[in-house]
Amino acid sequence: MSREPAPPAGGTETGGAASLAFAAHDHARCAGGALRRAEALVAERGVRLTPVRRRALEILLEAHRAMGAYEVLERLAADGFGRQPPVAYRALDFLVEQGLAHRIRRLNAFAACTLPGGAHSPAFFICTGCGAIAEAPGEAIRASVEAAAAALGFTVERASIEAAGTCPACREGRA
Amino acid sequence: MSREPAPPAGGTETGGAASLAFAAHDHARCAGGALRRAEALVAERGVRLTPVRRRALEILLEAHRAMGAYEVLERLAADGFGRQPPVAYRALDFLVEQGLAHRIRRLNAFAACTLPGGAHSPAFFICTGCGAIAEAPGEAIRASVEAAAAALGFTVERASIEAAGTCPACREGRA
DNA sequence: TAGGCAGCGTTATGAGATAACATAGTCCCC
DNA sequence: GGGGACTATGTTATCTCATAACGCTGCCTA
Repeated sequence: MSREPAPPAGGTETGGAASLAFAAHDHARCAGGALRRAEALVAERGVRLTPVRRRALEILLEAHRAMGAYEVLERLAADGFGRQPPVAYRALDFLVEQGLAHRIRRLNAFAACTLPGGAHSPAFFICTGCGAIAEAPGEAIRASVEAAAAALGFTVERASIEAAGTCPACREGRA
Repeated sequence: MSREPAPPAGGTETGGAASLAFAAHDHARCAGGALRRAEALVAERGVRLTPVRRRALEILLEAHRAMGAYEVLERLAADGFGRQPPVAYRALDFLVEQGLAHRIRRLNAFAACTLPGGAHSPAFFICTGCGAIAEAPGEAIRASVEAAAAALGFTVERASIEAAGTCPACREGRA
């Protein structure tokens, strides 16, 4: 993976340049909150946050950046779960379906959702300098996508909005 | 590839459900125009539309839909060009750099640009029913992306706007 | 005509994703 | 608590997409 300078493999990463929000914050705390929200959500919906699924979500939350499926798989395998690709893809697909994680197509990667709440239509901002990713509410963007779609008679089900560019830290040479 | 019902391999396709615009039109004519514009453009920029590159563009224009790199490669090989992946990827990368084609990340595919003119920030609408793709001017969407980015202090270089949904024909059961 | 460079071709390999099948847990009804 | 339906996890095998690395050729220019 060429998008960042290869972090020391295997450690728990709760900080670093590649944070999901560009602003500094308490990762452990926001991860814990997200996990609790996830549990409440699945209970409400009657779906199951099984051990692999839960662990996959934890992994994404701990890393706090976009991770490839195989990278998640490695960690799952290290924790005693299966070590074949479908194990990771199934867990990640579940999380994406439930809105607990997002797929970042530009990076062929997945990231835990950082915006609490039910239906939302997030936009992603990917820093090409440091690999950081920010998720922002995309309601306004979504509305403009819908408007363009309407002009074509097209009905939008899902929209991917992903922008590559430079985060504040990198632009100011702080990264 | 599971996204469409496998067209008869090797034919020149100038029609069919998977058109790039949802409205019916004269493919051969719009392809010819695009090719002429491409030639003018590269002349102006001092880059070279070499035989492989030109043929790759023709292939995309003829197919008039999104094509995987390997699919383009097959056609190139059939026309006597190299048969190894880099041949296709290099030609396609050139076309994308020059704005003559676009990469559709959701599909891991490429499509010829259907909107003449220089810098534009297109949005793509992908029908999950029939595989058709429409490219629409995305200036308004781009503006809303920029606005969201500004709130984060993020500078946007490139944005991918890709929406999956249903085209008019499929929604009305005409497809 | 020698050096430099862009472009094309190759081989080999890396990275991402899924189909298909077997086994095991869970729920629910009876 | 037995049996059927369903969900979930694991496997093997394979597929698609993408790129690294290297050599040759042909063109342009000094």
